[in-house]
Amino acid sequence: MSVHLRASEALYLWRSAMLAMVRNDGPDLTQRQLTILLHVYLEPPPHTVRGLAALLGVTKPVITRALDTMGAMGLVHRTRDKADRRNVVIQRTVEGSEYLERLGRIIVREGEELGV
Amino acid sequence: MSVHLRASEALYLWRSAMLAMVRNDGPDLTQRQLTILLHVYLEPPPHTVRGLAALLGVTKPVITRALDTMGAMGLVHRTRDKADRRNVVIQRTVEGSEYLERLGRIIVREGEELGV
DNA sequence: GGCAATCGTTTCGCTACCGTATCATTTCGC
DNA sequence: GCGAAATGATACGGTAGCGAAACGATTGCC
Repeated sequence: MSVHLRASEALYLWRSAMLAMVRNDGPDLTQRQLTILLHVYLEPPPHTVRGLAALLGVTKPVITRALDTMGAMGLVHRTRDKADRRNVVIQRTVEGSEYLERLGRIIVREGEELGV
Repeated sequence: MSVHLRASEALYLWRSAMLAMVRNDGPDLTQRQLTILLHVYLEPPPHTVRGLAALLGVTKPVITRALDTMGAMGLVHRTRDKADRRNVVIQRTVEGSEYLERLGRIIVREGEELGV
């Protein structure tokens, strides 16, 4: 991957991709929710509530609420850790994968249209 | 600018930049607000409420509210159009420019750290 | 076995967003 | 001039987000 991404170009790419996301009719995630989703799918498990809270620099209820919302959307799945039943393990779903694949394609497409 | 951005790489870049934005203490804009801000600063004026509403595919109150919020943050400024006093023209501010410059630097930096 | 620590959730009061419907102001058509 | 159209703002009821605090459930420590 060879990218010489300058700030102005980065902003154009960002705007185009965000505009495509906003115009899209899919789920309307907050920035925090999307960040959590991306992290869960891109980084190897296990993912816990406290880990995500520390990573994002937010309180635990923020993560719980985000998982509630995204769980209802089918984008993530929660399970109790069998080894330590205090923990909750966040797991991926097929729908979540599809959502992020769509997002990836949007970014790539908008990048190409910018001649990026 | 030479970028061969593949979907997985795009998602990694997106996650890193969004994580940096979430962890940052600055203003916490919604996706729609950020899209509006980027558009106003990247595209030549004039920008109107109805134009932005049509662009984003949302209703006018959404734009009005977003401008209320971002106006209070000092990121944009509203003025009545002297030619047609029904229109409101959205204008840039120094603070808005600085905010987006910071965002651009974040994206570039995270891109570089990914070897992009 | 019993108490403190850990983990995720829930509750509380609050703020901000949403779409629909409506409003005041201004301009246009005739 | 005067009614219709256009523009942005506001009101309304509802939903969902926030941080702080408190809460059950579970585990670790001695």
